[in-house]
Amino acid sequence: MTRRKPYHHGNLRESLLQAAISLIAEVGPTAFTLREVARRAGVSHNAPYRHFRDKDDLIASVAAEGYRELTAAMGRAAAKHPQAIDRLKHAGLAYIGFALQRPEHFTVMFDAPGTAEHGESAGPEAKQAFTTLVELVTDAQRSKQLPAGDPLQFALLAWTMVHGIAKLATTGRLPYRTTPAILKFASFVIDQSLPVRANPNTDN
Amino acid sequence: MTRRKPYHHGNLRESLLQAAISLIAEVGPTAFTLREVARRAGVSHNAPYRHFRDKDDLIASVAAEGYRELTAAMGRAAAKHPQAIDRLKHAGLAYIGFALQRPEHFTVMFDAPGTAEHGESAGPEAKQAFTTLVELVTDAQRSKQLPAGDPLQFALLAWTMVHGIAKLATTGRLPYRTTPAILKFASFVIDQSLPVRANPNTDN
DNA sequence: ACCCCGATGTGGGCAGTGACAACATTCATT
DNA sequence: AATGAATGTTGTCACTGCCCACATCGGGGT
Repeated sequence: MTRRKPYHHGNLRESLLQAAISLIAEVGPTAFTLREVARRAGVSHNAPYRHFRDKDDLIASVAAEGYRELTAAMGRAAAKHPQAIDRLKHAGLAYIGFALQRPEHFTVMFDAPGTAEHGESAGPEAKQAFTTLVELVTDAQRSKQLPAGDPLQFALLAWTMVHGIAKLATTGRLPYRTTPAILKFASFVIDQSLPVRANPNTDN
Repeated sequence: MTRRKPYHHGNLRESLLQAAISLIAEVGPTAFTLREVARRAGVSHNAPYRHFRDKDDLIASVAAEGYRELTAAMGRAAAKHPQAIDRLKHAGLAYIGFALQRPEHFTVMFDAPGTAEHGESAGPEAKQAFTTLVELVTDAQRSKQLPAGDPLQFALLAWTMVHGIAKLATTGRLPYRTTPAILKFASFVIDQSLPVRANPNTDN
């Protein structure tokens, strides 16, 4: 017989993260409650403190998980295309796709109280995601598919662009309701803003 | 002699909004507390309920105030330029400028729990701000300074762009620290994305 | 085999919160 | 002057985040 109530949960940390995500999905990141998370994981209201310093630490962990997934998603999308400029573009689309598929993570990553905010303390996961983006930009520049110039600036341009779309989309402010519709709009925006090289180099 | 403790505050609603804004500025929109707001306004913890249905209603009012200011700021910026395309561009810069000067309002307008979120219930103030933007776009199209096409789509393009910059800037994720530096970057982004009309019409 | 100690989970408690209800004070209208 | 709607106050409740002391478990050294 399985012990009905094993004193030790066995995998509480993961269960808590899982419960936190579904709770956020239901009530939003602000109405989100640490005690309710514990309840859903079937433990006492104090058990979470054995795995997370406090409430902010829990959500920060959710955010970190999100950054890791985001980085992976962008990498996967980029890997599907040979042309550097396409790799960049589709990484951007993957950014938006991630926001749409994991809105709880996305919200927490950029609007949570414990998450970065003031200063650059965004944690290594966040930096990693941004680094991925910068590399895609420099690659595109190297292959002359993007004009020369400060790669950081272009990376920021790309980032602000997809972030704006993702943010407005996940908060339901865009007049498009389905993921494909939003991605189509995103494509339009990206193509529109991609420097359509006034001097289309012939050496590519 | 001035009555030391007038039972009626006289202008509580305004004072509460004011107190709310400075509280948000100090502790952020999540740590923000209704009772503390009441304390700062010098009234009991229940007085606010005579002016706002609940906590969310208070922050929604702050957001509405923000939208009104935003609309005004964009209008002022546009008014300074004769060329439609410049009017659009500077309205965009004003959007970002507003976010930088009134970060509390801006945060609350787009990240608050009561604020729109699901659905289009963003309130008339929000719609008004967006309408202003759409008008600037159609004007630019009429004067051939922007290619023809769905004005809504171009308006959304412009919006997502400046919103992305504003959002990342106000959460301290851009490597620029001063307002001028951020606006300069914004200018770069806007110019970069503005369709540099492949066929520069001569009839303007 | 034993014990013991660190890791993990529990129950109780505290100050602070949002919201409700009843009560007090004020002001404008008649 | 009186009265009723606005406005502000005190009291209360369930709930929250986090602290404390205590209970239970499990693995390593003797």
